[in-house]
Amino acid sequence: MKKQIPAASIERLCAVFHVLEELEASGIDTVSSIEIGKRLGAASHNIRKDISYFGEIGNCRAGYDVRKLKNHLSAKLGLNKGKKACVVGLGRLGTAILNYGQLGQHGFAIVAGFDSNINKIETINTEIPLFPAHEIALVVKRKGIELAALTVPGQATQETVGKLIEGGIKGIVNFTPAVIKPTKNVFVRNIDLVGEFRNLSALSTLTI
Amino acid sequence: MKKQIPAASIERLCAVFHVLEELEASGIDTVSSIEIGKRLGAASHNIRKDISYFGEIGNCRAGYDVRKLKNHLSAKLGLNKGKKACVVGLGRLGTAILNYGQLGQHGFAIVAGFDSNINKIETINTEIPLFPAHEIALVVKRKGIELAALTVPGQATQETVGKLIEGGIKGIVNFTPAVIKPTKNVFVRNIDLVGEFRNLSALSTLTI
DNA sequence: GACTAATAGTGAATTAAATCACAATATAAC
DNA sequence: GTTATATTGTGATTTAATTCACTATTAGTC
Repeated sequence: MKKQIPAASIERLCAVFHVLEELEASGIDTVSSIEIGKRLGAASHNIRKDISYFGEIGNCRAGYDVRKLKNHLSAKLGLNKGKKACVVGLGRLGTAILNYGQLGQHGFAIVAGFDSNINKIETINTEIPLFPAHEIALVVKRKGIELAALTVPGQATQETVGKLIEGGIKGIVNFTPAVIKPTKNVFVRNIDLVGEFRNLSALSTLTI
Repeated sequence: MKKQIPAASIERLCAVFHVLEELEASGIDTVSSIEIGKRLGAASHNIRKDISYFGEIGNCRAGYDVRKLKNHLSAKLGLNKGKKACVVGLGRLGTAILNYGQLGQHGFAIVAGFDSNINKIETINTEIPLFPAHEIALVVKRKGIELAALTVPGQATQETVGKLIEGGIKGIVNFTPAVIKPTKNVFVRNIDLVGEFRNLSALSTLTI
């Protein structure tokens, strides 16, 4: 069996990738693990070890070649080919995500929006094709959509997730307060705004 | 020195608190660590150990009294008294958060919004008082705002964080792609939408 | 009131992650 | 070419987190 890369490392490597994009954009050619660590708030050992899970790529004296490392990581992490995404639930947050240009610019093309309210589908002004919620499975399958941002009201979460899975979704960014448990083939990132505030509140309370 | 509670436990305990709220709302009086674990996708041992960091509170045969445990956690985690919050950056995402009722309903009253564009401050239709960005430190201090949601463009992040810290902010939920490093007195939760998509993408790529 | 079953709490063991320390190596300077 | 130096890659170590295994306790039952 292949050596398993720690989940924490995968998370950091995605952040490293982001740093490399910035470095490339500002015309910097090489970078050391120390510099990456500084920008990420992580230890340089950590960065080196993470990168080394994918084999040797650095240069012992000059550090890493920004473009080379970026391509290397992007291939290994599957970030080199674009992925199609959709937004489910077109409330304020949903429409904000629908129109968030950064996603498209980084290879995550939003190719569909869904809402159970037909009225919304007809009135929201966007280039992105919108569909009623009952067509989720159909459209996801037909368009080959792999990722979804879920911004429906809490009580609609379970049912909606079912439809997405039926359509063959690979990953869900869940903004509802309901916890979605990852299944074997579907990965989930739960982002609960209230939960984030609670966390900060708890951290600051516990360290007084 | 007080026994340090692991950060992972604090995070889980905030989620437990959320589960307890739901249980209370649906009129359930008692709950076992097994049931909480199921709802959270965590192991029951884990839940028990987390809760026990704050002392004994459960009942060996009947599990936990929902209301009692909720009050217990809320006191320990500092969730019992409301905290004031603000939104910095009133783009689509910012205004969505500004109007996200759940925060207020859970004790995080949004008492101010900020944007560097005066035009926006005058045209956005909301009950919440809005201020120009140069007044951040002043208003945060005057109103006693403890938490902030940061939704400014990436390049404005550092400067804005400086103003928030100057005002005495305690915690920041950072939605910009820029990484904010936590300092001694200011806690940070970084939420990068593109990063979340990347993560899902990487996870699904690495497990094929 | 004794018995049974369920469940909390917790020290010990295990596993995973982060950190350290240093050998290996490539570049640049001279 | 040789030397000095910065930096990677990694085995070993330490630390943190999770899981296990068991005891103690309590509520309900007969």
